[in-house]
Amino acid sequence: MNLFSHFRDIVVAELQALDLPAGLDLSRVAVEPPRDPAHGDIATNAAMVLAKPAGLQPRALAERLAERLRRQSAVTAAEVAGPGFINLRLADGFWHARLAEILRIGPAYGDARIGGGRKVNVEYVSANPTGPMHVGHGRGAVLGDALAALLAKAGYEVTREYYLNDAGAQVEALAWSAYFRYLQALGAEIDETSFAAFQYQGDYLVPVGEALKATYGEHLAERGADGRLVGKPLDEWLQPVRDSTIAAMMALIRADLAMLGIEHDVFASERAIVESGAVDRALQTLDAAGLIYVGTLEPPKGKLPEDWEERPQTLFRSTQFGDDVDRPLKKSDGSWTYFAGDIAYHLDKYRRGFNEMVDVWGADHGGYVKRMQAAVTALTGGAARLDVKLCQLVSLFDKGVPVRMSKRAGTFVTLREVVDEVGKDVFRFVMLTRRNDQALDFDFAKVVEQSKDNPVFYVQYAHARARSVLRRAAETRPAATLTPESLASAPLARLTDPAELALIRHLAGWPRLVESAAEAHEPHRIAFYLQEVAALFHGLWNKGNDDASLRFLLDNAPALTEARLALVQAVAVVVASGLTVIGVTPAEEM
RNA sequence: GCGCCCUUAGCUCAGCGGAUAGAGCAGCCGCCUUCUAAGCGGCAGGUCGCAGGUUCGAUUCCUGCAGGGCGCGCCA
Repeated sequence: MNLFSHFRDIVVAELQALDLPAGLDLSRVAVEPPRDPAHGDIATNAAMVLAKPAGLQPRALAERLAERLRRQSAVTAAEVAGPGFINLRLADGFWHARLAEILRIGPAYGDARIGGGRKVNVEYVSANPTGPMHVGHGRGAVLGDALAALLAKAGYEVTREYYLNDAGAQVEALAWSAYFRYLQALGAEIDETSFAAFQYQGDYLVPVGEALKATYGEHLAERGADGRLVGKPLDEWLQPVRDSTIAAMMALIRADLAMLGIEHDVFASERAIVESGAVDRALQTLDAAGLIYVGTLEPPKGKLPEDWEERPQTLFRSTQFGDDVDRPLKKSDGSWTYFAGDIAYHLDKYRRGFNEMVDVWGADHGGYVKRMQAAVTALTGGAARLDVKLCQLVSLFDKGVPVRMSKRAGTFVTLREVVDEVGKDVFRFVMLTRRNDQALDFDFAKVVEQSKDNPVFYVQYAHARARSVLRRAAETRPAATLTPESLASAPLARLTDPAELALIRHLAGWPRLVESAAEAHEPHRIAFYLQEVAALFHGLWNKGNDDASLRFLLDNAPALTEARLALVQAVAVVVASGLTVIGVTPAEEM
């Protein structure tokens, strides 16, 4: 249970019993942990928020409410403080009951219902299928995947989706590059400088060329009058080359994602959407609403593009929905812009039942957010909401020295190389040690360091230590006494040390953390929370070094030991639960 | 020129409209015959970029300004 919403219900009920003026807005009544733990276990601002509309003095109202709250059995003290806060202290027994709850519920502890089973679509990665993924893609992949798991834990029905950009000029350029590799594989005398369309020069297309040769032999090429192999006209090879190249690239990308433990439910094809006529239909909807017109845009002020010329374009009135300028839907050759396809795609998501959508993009797409949100609002009449999470840049370092990234110089660092080097767990955790909209420095040397400087190892170590105690306990006691059910009925009232109770309080905050992180779409909060839990646990552990009576395993005190094992087990449960949400494997030993 | 993001301790960063703003690192002082010292305790360190506004209350919301990053009509 989220104990804060539990007590909020109690506070609201007591307020209603106070015969205050009718029609008071209670929505701003908050029940939260006090910022300073010395103030108590739970604080509410109810009196301060309601005093004015109720025509009362905040502290007077607080006293009346506090008087009623003191009668709650779990409440040992209700003090009015500062401008009108009410600070509640809860009985140790209440916390012991939370501990038992954690053990009974196990890994599902923290599961919330705020999602109410509503469908939410999280679209992430969506990297162009033109080559291996880089580190920036990896950040978005981890964020999206962790957010999806978090929303699922919070009670949403989550679909993890990848928008496959398999239409447009880039994949055609990709096909040309693959075709070049194909001709090379056939032994054609052809060099890169004479092949202007050879844009994607990475080695990863060499096997694609080989595969095309194996499948098609020389059928996609022809021999000139002199018997030498040359290319055929575009329309005689484009489709098969493009399709098999995209398939090969997606296999590559999916393999990279699999390394990170990421698997999408749906791969939506841009080409399929365009070819199905969905774009025309979506734009007809907008047109019917008078949101499409042909007009001319002002040139950007300040820095005028070299080849600027005024020309009329088909535009979407995104300015009616908060965008800065109206946005083009058609290219000059009459084909749709990427934006037009994306409009149809988001309408498609809405039609599939998603009123809540999250897109995870790189920061370089920041200028695209307003128009996409404008389109979603326009298409759905405001029924659907699109949240866009922008991931700022990841900069690679090694021992503090920047790792230069240059495709041309061949020092392009792929996601695969990084994950091979540091491992899935380290990569995923580190990607969540910053808010998504904060730039992130990733230092190879630092993230594999095994010290408290490295939050991944710090948290893993806490879990491993907890498991180690439980293993040790299993050597001397019957297995039946160590099951979660058995530990839940241990004499938990024996846990009275302030450090033990502080740890239980923090563990009991997990359900609230899940809810607030899910509401804010901020999975990084889990990584920070786990560090706090780990710190409290390591601290408690070391108190046992200073004072042997505080150790978890005591030869002469079986009842107390049992209670402490329950606490250790709860730490393992919550840490494992949190790590699982962010996709990091809890370590059994280190 | 315009838009978006960022600005919190020497450094790297958390911080949900709430009270005396928190971690880690670096610095200083301590803790290992015994559950993992890959750890822990303590000390010191702040005009929350600047200026206004809203509010009982602003690091948090709004406006303006400054500095940094990203982007800016037929690329995706």
